[in-house]
Amino acid sequence: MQNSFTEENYLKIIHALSGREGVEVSTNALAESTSTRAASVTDMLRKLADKGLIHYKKYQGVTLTESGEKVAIKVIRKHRLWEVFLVEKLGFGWDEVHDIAEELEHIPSEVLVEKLDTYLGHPKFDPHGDPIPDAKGNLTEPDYLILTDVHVGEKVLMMGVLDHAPSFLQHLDRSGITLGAVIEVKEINEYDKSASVQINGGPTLFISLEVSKNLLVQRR
Amino acid sequence: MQNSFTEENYLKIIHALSGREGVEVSTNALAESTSTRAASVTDMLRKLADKGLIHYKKYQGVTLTESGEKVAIKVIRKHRLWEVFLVEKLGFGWDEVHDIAEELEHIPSEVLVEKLDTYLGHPKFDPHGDPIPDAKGNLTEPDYLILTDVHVGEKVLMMGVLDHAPSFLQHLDRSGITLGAVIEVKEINEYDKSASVQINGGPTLFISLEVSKNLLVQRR
DNA sequence: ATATATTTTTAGGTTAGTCTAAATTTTTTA
DNA sequence: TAAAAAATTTAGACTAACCTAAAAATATAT
Ligand SMILES: [Mn+2]
Ligand SMILES: [Mn+2]
Ligand SMILES: [Mn+2]
Ligand SMILES: [Mn+2]
Repeated sequence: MQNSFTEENYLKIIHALSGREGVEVSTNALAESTSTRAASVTDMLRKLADKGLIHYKKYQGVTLTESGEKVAIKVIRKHRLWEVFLVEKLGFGWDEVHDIAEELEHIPSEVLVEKLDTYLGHPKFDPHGDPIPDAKGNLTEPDYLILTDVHVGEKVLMMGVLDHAPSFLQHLDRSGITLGAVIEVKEINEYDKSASVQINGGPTLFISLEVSKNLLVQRR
Repeated sequence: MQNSFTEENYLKIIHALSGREGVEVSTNALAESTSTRAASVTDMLRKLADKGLIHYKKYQGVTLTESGEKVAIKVIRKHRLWEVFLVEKLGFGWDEVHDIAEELEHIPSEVLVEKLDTYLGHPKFDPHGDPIPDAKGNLTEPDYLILTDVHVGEKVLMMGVLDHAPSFLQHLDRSGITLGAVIEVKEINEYDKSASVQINGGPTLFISLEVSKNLLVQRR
């Protein structure tokens, strides 16, 4: 039996909220993320449990089964590959592709995904720095730092974002903070944790804690 | 209000069955094409009529309104552009792309379609020789001949197919009959209208009336 | 011009996914 | 540890898109 568009979205969201440790996800958290009501979530959870895609005990929250995890990762693979296509081939900005990929990720053909992957040169990361699962379903989250964990004087590489909102990505564009940029932390203000950073050895700019909290970086 | 996946399919099918002259399409014909029952079609027709997308008088068949026509042509544009993408960029065969395009044609973003079109170099025809509507919604069906209308001794260019079934397209592949091939009619058998044709000045082969009826060609 | 056959519509129901309101369970607080 | 608050589930209902069976309209044949 094929999974519906809606079921795939639930699985993907459970995967995201469950995190690497596979913690239980609450009904309310799912209602929030799916923009539905808790009662609707409960209905869907019963269905996903019946299909063997989630572990569900009433009032106890849910986690993905192995089979649910597999489906979720396939959807994530498609989402991220399509985002690469949209940016690399069609020339979209990284702030424009999420909603379109949200639709494309549900196109069912396996062979399509594999041909797309080949066409794109088997990319390992999407335009936001998120890792792309391989064809076998292996997804390894690199362990990046958040910029707030970086000390004054350190130079790090910009590797990804936590917030994917267009407004945030556009803000980064205007600041010249792109994937791969070298960020040197020049100063951190004790008062509000805002920071002064130098980008690619060029201009120095101030960024708020809000921005720092959403930047994934790596020591070199 | 956005049109649903299902509504778009109805409009596209009404467009196809209605033809260039815009003849009325019957409930049964739509039931056949949509693989649903006549009663379901009636339900949908009432809905499409309420939305102003079709002209509908009970028992009298339907035609598209201008606004319905516009929607149908947009869907056709997307379908055919995606087919070009799948064949030209991803390396699918022309016999493999229809079902995938059937899904991709419902992805909503306007800007996506236009960027895709640009990326593909504004193609005028899809892999089956069908014309691609332009961004303004102009769709001009070239008036090709059917191979059955070609006389012995004439040389014509293969321009398209009427049957889009994978089995038919694969049969053409095996026969070396591709878009743009030169077909010279060497002989027509009176008994069953099967024909002997020469492809690109090379091999001569026999084709049945069934095949001839589905080949669109052009005099040079 | 009837009678018969065909087509189409209506009537009444189903399923997926959603909702609000009420009941129940779990968690937190006093 | 009992009361209050919060989270979750249940009950009952809605819409979109489908279905079968029956009724009504149109087309065809005698
Ligand atoms: Mn995304
Ligand atoms: Mn992404
Ligand atoms: Mn097609
Ligand atoms: Mn085509």
